[in-house]
Amino acid sequence: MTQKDRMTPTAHFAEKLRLAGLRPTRQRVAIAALLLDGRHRHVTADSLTEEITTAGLHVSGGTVYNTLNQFTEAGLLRRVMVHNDYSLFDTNTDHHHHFYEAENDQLVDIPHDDVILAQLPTAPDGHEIKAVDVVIHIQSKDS
Amino acid sequence: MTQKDRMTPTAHFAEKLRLAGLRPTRQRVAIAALLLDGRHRHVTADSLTEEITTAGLHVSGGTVYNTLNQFTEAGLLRRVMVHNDYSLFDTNTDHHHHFYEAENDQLVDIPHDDVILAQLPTAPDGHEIKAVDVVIHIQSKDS
DNA sequence: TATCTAGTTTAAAATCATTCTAAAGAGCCT
DNA sequence: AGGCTCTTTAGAATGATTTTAAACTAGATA
Repeated sequence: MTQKDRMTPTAHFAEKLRLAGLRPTRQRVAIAALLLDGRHRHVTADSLTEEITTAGLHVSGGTVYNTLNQFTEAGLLRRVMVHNDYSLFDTNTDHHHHFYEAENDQLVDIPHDDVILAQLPTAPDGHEIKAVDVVIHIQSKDS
Repeated sequence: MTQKDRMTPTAHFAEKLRLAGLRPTRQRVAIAALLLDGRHRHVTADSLTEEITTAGLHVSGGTVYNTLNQFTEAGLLRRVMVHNDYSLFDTNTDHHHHFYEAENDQLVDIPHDDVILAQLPTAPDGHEIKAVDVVIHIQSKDS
């Protein structure tokens, strides 16, 4: 039986936040409980706010944005860039890529191994590669 | 001597727009002359407006945005997604990828052959791949 | 060449996601 | 408990982009 098993869910997420360097406030713990439970999905500030409301809670708009940004900076979430309309966050921070269907604004994960980069360029002088993002844009065959 | 050589620059770009299905208005021809001359670079609505002003011309803000969107839809420009702050357009529509340094909001082209995708996943049922975008995020080694 | 009409451009207002602000509140250390 | 700093809050501010309704124009037709 691990330490984790003995903790209340709240203590578990509070610990996770502390390890990430974030003070476990009531709001951050609540959002962590929703987003960092291991389910892989994509959220927006808006969809997260809905989830919070559905859970019978309230977190101000500014805090939702701040938290999403802080979680991302701490490596607990990943920002996905597919359009300029609003920010998308991925609860799966493992190395993987995405299919994106603009028509329905639909984002789908691509399993890790399904895209293989055989050869990467060397970064410009004095720089190093931090991340490689691959987005495969798709469309219905009959469009 | 090709047809192109006999045309005035204006006629040349007007023709290019017609071929793309766009009516060659004064404003679109002026913007085409600035962006579609073969130089490879990245522009924003703002930087383009500056160029237009420097050229001694004036095009309203709305039209700059409309034109950028229409050119992109017509395949004369390519939109590059690296952040959500404002839209970036690439005058190079050939297949190639990008380095992006967030620290200085610096975008650099990667030569076509320097990224090789050995294996692509098959698109979800009923869909086909329209484009593959690769963005390699880099940072200064001492950050 | 004059006329017509759908497609364009315009300046200004509207939109909308996101950030900022200043004041009130809450972790957490002693 | 006291205190210091970091957070949260509601609301205002920001800023890129889109929309609006009216004035204009490319290009076809007579």
